[in-house]
Amino acid sequence: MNIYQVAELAGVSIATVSRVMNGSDKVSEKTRSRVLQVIDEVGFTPNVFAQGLGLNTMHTIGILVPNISDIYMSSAVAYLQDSLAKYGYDLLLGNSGFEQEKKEQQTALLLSKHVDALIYVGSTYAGSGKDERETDYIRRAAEQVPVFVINGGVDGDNIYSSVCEDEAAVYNAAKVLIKKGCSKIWFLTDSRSYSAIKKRTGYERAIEEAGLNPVQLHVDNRIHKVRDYLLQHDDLNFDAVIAGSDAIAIGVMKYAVQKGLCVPEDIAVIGYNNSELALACEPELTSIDNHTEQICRDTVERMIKVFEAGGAENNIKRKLTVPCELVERGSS
Amino acid sequence: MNIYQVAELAGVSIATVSRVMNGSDKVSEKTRSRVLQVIDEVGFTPNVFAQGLGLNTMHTIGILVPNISDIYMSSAVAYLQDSLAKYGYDLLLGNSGFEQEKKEQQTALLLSKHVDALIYVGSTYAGSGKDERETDYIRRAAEQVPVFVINGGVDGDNIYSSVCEDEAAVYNAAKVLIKKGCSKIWFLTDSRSYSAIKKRTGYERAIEEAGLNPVQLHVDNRIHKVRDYLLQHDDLNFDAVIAGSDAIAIGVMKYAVQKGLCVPEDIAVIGYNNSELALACEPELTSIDNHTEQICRDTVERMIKVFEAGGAENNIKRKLTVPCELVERGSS
DNA sequence: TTATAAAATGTAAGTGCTTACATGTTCTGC
DNA sequence: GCAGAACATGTAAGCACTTACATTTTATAA
Repeated sequence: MNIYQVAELAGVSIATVSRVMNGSDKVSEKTRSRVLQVIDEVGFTPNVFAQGLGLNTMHTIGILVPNISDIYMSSAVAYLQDSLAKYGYDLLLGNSGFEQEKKEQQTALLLSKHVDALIYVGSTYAGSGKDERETDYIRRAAEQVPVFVINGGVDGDNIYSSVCEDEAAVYNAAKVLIKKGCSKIWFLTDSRSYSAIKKRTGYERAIEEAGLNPVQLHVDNRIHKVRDYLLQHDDLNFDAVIAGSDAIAIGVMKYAVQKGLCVPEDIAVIGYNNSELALACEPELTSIDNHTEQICRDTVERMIKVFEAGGAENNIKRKLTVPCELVERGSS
Repeated sequence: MNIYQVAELAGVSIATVSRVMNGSDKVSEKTRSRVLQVIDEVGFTPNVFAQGLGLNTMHTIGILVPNISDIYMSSAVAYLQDSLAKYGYDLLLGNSGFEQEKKEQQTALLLSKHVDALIYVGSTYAGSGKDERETDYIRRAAEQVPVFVINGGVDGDNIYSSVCEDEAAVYNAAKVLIKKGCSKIWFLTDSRSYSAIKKRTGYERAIEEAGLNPVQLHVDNRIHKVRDYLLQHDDLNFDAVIAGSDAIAIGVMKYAVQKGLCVPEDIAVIGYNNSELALACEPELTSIDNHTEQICRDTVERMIKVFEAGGAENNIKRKLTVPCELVERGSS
């Protein structure tokens, strides 16, 4: 069933059918209803490829995440999907991993499918001047479609980013620990993403302001890996840990259990993302909530605005900042 | 840049360029390399919409999950994405929720984008004869493209399903608990999915064989919701719980903590899916691993075979069964 | 060489839409 | 009753490919 057959049945030209489908106002009420009835009767759906050929869009948004199975990323995808569905957009999903090459490749793949926009969740970025070329592929993509970055440190023309205030969040978290009397507060993270760097900065600032000694450890993001890593080192000497994720934080708690240490008495622990994991352990985990849902919804809202504005010239905010919130529970 | 310009530059017709791109063997080596060189030089990518119009495919697979943010679903998506990427397929993602209407709607949306196949992860199904019409929309979809169902109970022409042996798994888990001396083993689940029904059947069989009394509770799938639900009831009387998910199981453990009961001494707990959550709690959770990764990879392998066979007539297995495994930890 | 088969390449007809522009129809005011 | 405006509809040219079929080129054998 194609537009020609519908036109035939309705006794009009294909242009008229097309106009009816696209809600053009230049159709008489009589004709419109007749066409709609035929469309309904025969169950006609326009061919997206033909539409795409003409319009160069398929109402699809490309999304690239490093790891969908990560609880934080997957909930971001869920929120994005949900919001976009309301506007009739579908999601084309790329799971990029953390390798540069794969990211570029997946980006090309999504672009080749003529997505209307690209969303990067937590794109890595080595930060100030370190190796900005790493994200060049994103800027190149932005020449073709608007790019939205969630918790990533990329900017440029046609790039819109939404970040949470990781630095302030960790700074405050460290302050809280200091106030509680902790003096050997370590920072554990698994990635060198833009977020991780901001977290680290906040951590260092708080620690140094208090005249303490900052210690950072780079670990895996899986509970048992963290525990085992810590168990293998006997030079550990912390009374508090701020972790880059809830899984890492729980890894620390597992270490404490093995060592016969008590949380929070001997070691205070603060996680990140406030995911379901934070509720699974005992005591429950104090965690920094970075308001993923809000960030995702804001991103979609802005995207729609960008579409409506059409083109890269607009006065829509390039960078949106969302505060984080320390959700205190038993672990600190 | 389009095929005409490439043809022009290479001094051949567009048909030849097309042949080169599609790896047709009817091109001389000389011509092929010349064309490839031009394609490479100018960075030509064929327009997927134009290709789609001719071929009626865009090398895209539609996937429908009830809830991507669920740790089990998201890891399934990750595995599927990973496997499919190897064959050059992209994933068009629908987050259907659990409502019938939304599922049908999302299915239609994906079909309208001419996906090459549909994957349903954990599609609900009320089971033997109860209301088979609920899944009619899946059978209708299967008239258009091959449909792959993971842990769902749908079958029909052009539908390929992969299920894990939930029934046997729960049966065995219950047996283990019985052997350990538990006599008041309850079963808690959150959904009436096909899997849930199989689990229940296994549970009932084991309990009844042992001459015990089966008790089932229908709960939410979130840790605190489960805990609160249990706390509100004071007629609880179990010494073991088999849960339909790890989150539910941990909810039970949270309840135990509140009540001052010990796990596993007072209450033995077994979860499902063997997710990261199972490692987060203390004691760690005994959980049934349903080998999601293997199921996903098998599904993709079969899909490729179906594509190669072309058409619904083939002797590729319609139903694949994967055993589950009880991973025993401290909670039981 | 030349007839003939085989291989390589080109031509042109789809594929199903959108939309600028052309044409036809209805309404308005005099 | 009619010019001219306003509105409705149709015509046809893209959009960028694939591929059956036609044609040309090259190889093969007598």
